[in-house]
Amino acid sequence: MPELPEVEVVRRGLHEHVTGRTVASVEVLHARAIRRHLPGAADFAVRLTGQRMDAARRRGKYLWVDLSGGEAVLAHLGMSGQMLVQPVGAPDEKHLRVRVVFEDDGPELRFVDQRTFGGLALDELVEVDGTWLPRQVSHIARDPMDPEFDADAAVRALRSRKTDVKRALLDQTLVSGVGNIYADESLWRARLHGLRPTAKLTTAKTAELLGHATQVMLEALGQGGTSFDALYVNVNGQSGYFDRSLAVYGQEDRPCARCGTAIVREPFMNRSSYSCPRCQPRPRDAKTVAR
DNA sequence: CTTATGACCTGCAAGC
DNA sequence: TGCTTGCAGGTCATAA
Repeated sequence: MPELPEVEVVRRGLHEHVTGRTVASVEVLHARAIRRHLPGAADFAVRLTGQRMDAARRRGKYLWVDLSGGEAVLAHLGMSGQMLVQPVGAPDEKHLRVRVVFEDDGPELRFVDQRTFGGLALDELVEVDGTWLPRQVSHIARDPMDPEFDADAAVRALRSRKTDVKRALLDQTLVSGVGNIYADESLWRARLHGLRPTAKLTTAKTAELLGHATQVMLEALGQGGTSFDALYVNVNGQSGYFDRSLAVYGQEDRPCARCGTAIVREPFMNRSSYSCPRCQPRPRDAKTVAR
């Protein structure tokens, strides 16, 4: 569910609310939420307890909080994960998976996740290309908000992938942070159909597309992210409102803002792609999708 | 090595 | 009303 802007909103909230606080206790209510912490729930709770939380960081859709002991607590929100800062004693959310209580008796940190695709883990930091990252994040490419993001290198990586442009854009090892919403929005801005093969895109067009992806994510961040329902919220439970600014995602049958043609939805990898059939013509050799 | 395809979950809305 | 089907912001292991 959450893409770079939504995860960044959560990161900022965490940075504000947990930095400098020491963990008093940890409760894991659903084992699947810490499945990427291989030593298990008990180990997760014991090792996190007593640690002070420092800076909250992010790469792509992963976020983590540095711990005083030198490790980090890593989080991925998956499709439906939330990090909430809630007063002690507030009623448990239906899908509460992990609770972190602090020594200062202030608000607790809760990981809530309906679909359990997300999760938390304790991970060691490793240095990759001059940046310290949790080991589980070491394969994720820099995202466009990273000060050391190399746009030229990212364009080269995208073009070298032998696939369709939307698949490349969603590949987190080439450029991170872009998901289904912002992929469709940037393809619309670039007037490209997602099934266009990367091999036939010029360097300039690919750079333009990447620029649109960066821009649309910045705009979404300025609006607090995109949410269609209560599944995406910031640490205080509030929704962003970039959904009002979406040009194509979820806009089936509504008129294209550029040409008025009805936006179409097409199946894509067990999900959907939205595009303007006039501004973003399908490549002729694209396989027609059944159903 | 690269690339494509399901599997992993719960809940909601639409259609019959 | 109740059942079934399809769909949802993502990633990963596995297969080819």
